[in-house]
Amino acid sequence: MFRSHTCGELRAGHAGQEVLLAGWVHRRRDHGPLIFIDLRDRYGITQVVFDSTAAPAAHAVASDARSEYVLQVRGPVFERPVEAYNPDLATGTIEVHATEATLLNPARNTPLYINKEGGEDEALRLKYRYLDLRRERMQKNLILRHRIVKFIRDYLDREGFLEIETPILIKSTPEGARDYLVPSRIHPGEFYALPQSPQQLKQLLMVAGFDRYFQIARCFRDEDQRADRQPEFTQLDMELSFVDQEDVLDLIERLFIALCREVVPHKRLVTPFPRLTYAEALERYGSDKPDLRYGLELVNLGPVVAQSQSGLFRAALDTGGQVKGLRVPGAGTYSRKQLDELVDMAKQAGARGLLWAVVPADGGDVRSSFGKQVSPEEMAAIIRQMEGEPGDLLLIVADAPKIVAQVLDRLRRESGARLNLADPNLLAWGWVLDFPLVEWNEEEQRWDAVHHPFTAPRDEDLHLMGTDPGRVRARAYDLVLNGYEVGGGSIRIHRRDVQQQLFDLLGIDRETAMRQFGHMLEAFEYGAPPHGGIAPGIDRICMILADESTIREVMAFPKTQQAVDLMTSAPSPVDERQLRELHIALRLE
RNA sequence: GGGCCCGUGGUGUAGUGGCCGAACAUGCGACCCUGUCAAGGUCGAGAGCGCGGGUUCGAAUCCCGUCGGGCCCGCCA
Repeated sequence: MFRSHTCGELRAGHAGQEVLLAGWVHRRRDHGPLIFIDLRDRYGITQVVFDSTAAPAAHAVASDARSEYVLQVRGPVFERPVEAYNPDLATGTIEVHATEATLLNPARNTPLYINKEGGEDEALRLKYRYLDLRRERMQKNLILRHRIVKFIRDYLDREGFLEIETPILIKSTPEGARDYLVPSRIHPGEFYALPQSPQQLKQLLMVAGFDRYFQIARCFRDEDQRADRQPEFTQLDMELSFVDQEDVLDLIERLFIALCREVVPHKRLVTPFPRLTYAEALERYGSDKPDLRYGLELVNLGPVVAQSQSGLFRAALDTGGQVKGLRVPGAGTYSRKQLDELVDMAKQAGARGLLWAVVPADGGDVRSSFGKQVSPEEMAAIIRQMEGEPGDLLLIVADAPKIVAQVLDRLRRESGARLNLADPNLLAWGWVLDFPLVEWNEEEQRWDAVHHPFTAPRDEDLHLMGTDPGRVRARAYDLVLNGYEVGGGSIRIHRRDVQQQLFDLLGIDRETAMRQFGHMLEAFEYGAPPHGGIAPGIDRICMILADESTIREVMAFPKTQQAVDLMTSAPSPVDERQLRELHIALRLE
């Protein structure tokens, strides 16, 4: 037996028992003849006392011990005198008086402090990830992640779902993100792809009759990284048969409400989850993943400036553009520099310019960037429309709708951050519904699927497929949380004729469709049930629940922005022999 | 592909043209110390400033290039 207890479980009630502990030296306080060692494992920390008179051999081991040495200690548990309680430790009312101590393994000086949250270069943390993972922050995050996944598994099991694994080596499809490819040794010149998601496979499971499926599924996308994007990530992949959109939304909402109440009871939830249409989300927030923790809604100034002669607005209005504004309460005190930052930000987001005005106290002059270019009546009307209060900063953008949304979304998030409006203990889940089915791709001069080519259009919009495809709404839905997209899904097409209509629209000819999706199309001819699903992103949800700002903090071994594993140095060159077996010749430019 | 930020003993920082063959804290080594919990005290070792070039009488500091890390745009059906 290596240990009788963990370092986190001893309490005053254990006093008098002899225990055997094993763990890492978290901290050592050496008083000469008396040494205290905080022994740590993932369950907690226990203070062990080494007395040179009472147990000279054990004391000698403690004397030589250093941070992160691995020790085994035997001795009786003593309740501490009340004045020596340590309220910061769960085990703070007791200590173990070592009678024997064994050095299980020494440790070199660690390049990271385990007992201190470091501000060190993240590259160092990633290179020595196994040390970084010893720290409290990462232990907490990975334990939280375990609890989240465990809760989901248990919940869905109770709801009658089956967890079914799907292959990692699958067929490449050129649609969507860039695939990670795996060369075939047995089939020279041919490749598998790693799944971007198990989309097609889960739909085929529906055809197979597994009407409630889920999987904690690893997904791979060879695209550039972000704080919330890694080359491999985990989705809660789900699919259900004989359901409509409402069934999926209801299930997910119940699941995540129950999950949050269980694993992050200190956080508040808004229930039921607010629902926005895609059009409404863009209208009110300029984003299809708005942070719903605060208001700061965009105001349409179209009606107010419709008749304006000012060139500021005319150029946009006469070319189908919009004029919209954002009221930032109390930001009228911003310095010139702070305003310039906002203007720069707007330009970065694609705006030609940003108009701003400060609402004056009654009777005062309006301080603004465009006062000379509009009449006093127009300025007053704008302030009225935006419900500006004295001291507010009004930000206005006149441009194409897409630019207006993009810019004001950026400014809204920046303002929300500056004004500290986003309560970190509020979980603002929400649904964004009725996405367009397809989107015009200007470069390629064709219609692209917004979600994916198996997403069902809304029945009442079917008649527009031939005439005005851009207005066809999809039976698709996104789950958002605190400004992040944390899941997306749809009701799928299960009718062959509708599928064909969509392929025609997307410009996928029959031969191409058969080559790429033949297995799907054929499967749909053998009695495919109506079905739909969703795929919440586990990493992002864990990140938000753990109060982290990158998903790397909730992954054990993440990669850098360049998709490199700094610990193992992957990717790396391989032997010529391996390449030959795979029939691969390198062509390095 | 592009924009912005960062890179100084093991670790975190200071130093932004000569005061620097580099300072502070922590960690490390030695010694002292029987109630600490970021223990305390004394002494000591440890970097030539990511790398390469250039400007200058003189470069950690300025310039160019390059490598690594981060944030963002593009990309992510």
